[in-house]
This record gives sequence, structure tokens and C-alpha cells, in this order.
Amino acid sequence: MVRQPLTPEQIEAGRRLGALLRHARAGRDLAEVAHAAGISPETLRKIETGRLPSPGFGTIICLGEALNLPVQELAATWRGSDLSLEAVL
Amino acid sequence: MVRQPLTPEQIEAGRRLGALLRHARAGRDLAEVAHAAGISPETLRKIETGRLPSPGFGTIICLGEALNLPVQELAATWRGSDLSLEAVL
DNA sequence: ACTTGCCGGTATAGTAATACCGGCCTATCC
DNA sequence: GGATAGGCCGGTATTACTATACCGGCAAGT
Repeated sequence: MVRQPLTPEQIEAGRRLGALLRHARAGRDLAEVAHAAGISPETLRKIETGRLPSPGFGTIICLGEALNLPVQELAATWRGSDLSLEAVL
Repeated sequence: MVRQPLTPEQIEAGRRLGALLRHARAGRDLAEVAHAAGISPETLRKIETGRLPSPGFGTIICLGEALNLPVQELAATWRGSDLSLEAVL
């Protein structure tokens, strides 16, 4: 066996993560944030819209730094155990 | 341009992350931890040895949970700003 | 109309995640 | 002490996915 396709749960987790990032960006220019995180705007847009459901660890860490998001909230959102996100959506 | 190769900095970050994970495992069986995190033993071994320098976000989160490692420490180690790791190596 | 900003589709190099192999140690057990 | 087993390692192969780029389109604001 090699590299199974992503499970629906993982895709759903990616969607939640994207929604959190988009909400945290809150009006700032997408390209500006992407540059601050050291990734391309295209990539950030795909992460936010959930089309890149499972990005690299470093990618998310850098984004969290650029957006001033605590790492724990990112992790909690990915796991689906984030309560503060629900209130926001 | 498409997908540039990983920079030496990213590879070094992967090595640090692997060293932290291996240290945190501390004697537990590799296969047992991998199973607890929901990944294959082969994958965990490659992450620990630094041969998978930039794993997925979810992969690291699950490993941190299986090893009881705070997410912040994982992030700090990846960034190279972890002080507690230095004391351990 | 023109700009700004986001969107989905498409294409592509490089990587993640998985699996199998043989080898190398270090114990442990006839 | 030679076989046997447990655990790690590097090399290799394969598939799905990331990260990036370019395109045309669409809506809102100027």
C-alpha cells in the first residue's frame, strides 16, 4: 500500500483550518499576509478555501505567526475541538 | 516557477523536530507510538531521522498528542527558538 | 471602463506517506 | 557459541498531495 487518499475527516479539518485563517486575516490583504508568512498568495488562497486540506507543518506555523494566532488554537481547530471558533462562524 | 526544493533551513528545522520527537519517545516502541498517532512506523522513523523534513500539519499534531508534547514546543523547535531542547541535546 | 480582490480550473516539480528489502546490533535462548 | 528475535537503519519504489504559477471570470468599488 502507498499513500492512501485523504479521508473526509482530514478534508473537513482542512476546511476548518482555512476558515479560521481567513477569519483571522480579517480584511488584511491576502498577498500581504502570504508574503509575511513566506508563502505564495496562491497557496494561502487555496489553504483558506480548503483546497489544500493538509498543508505542511512549517507553512501553518509561519501563517500563525503572521496572523498572531496562537499555535494551540490552530491545533485545536484542526482537531475539531475548538470552541472559540464555533462562536465566530 | 513551481515548488522550489526545500531550503537548507527547512531541512535543518526538520532535523530539530525529529530530534525532539525521538527524545520525547524515550524508549517507547516506535511502532506503538506511530500506531497511537495514526501514522505508519516507517513514516515516524523517517520523521525522527530527518529524512522527512517537512511533514504535514496534522501528522505533527497527532504525534504531539501521542507523545504528550505541547504544540508550542513543537512550533518553537521548528522555528529554532526552543531553549529547552538545547539543554537536552 | 478600470482597478482590486477573490474565485475555480489547469499544469507541473518536488515532496509526503507508505511499503518492502537486506543489513547491523544487542540481547536472549537453546 | 551459534541460532533467533527485537529494534533500528539506509536504499528503493510508488502514489497522492503540496506549493507554485498562469488564466479567464466575476463582483464591488472608484
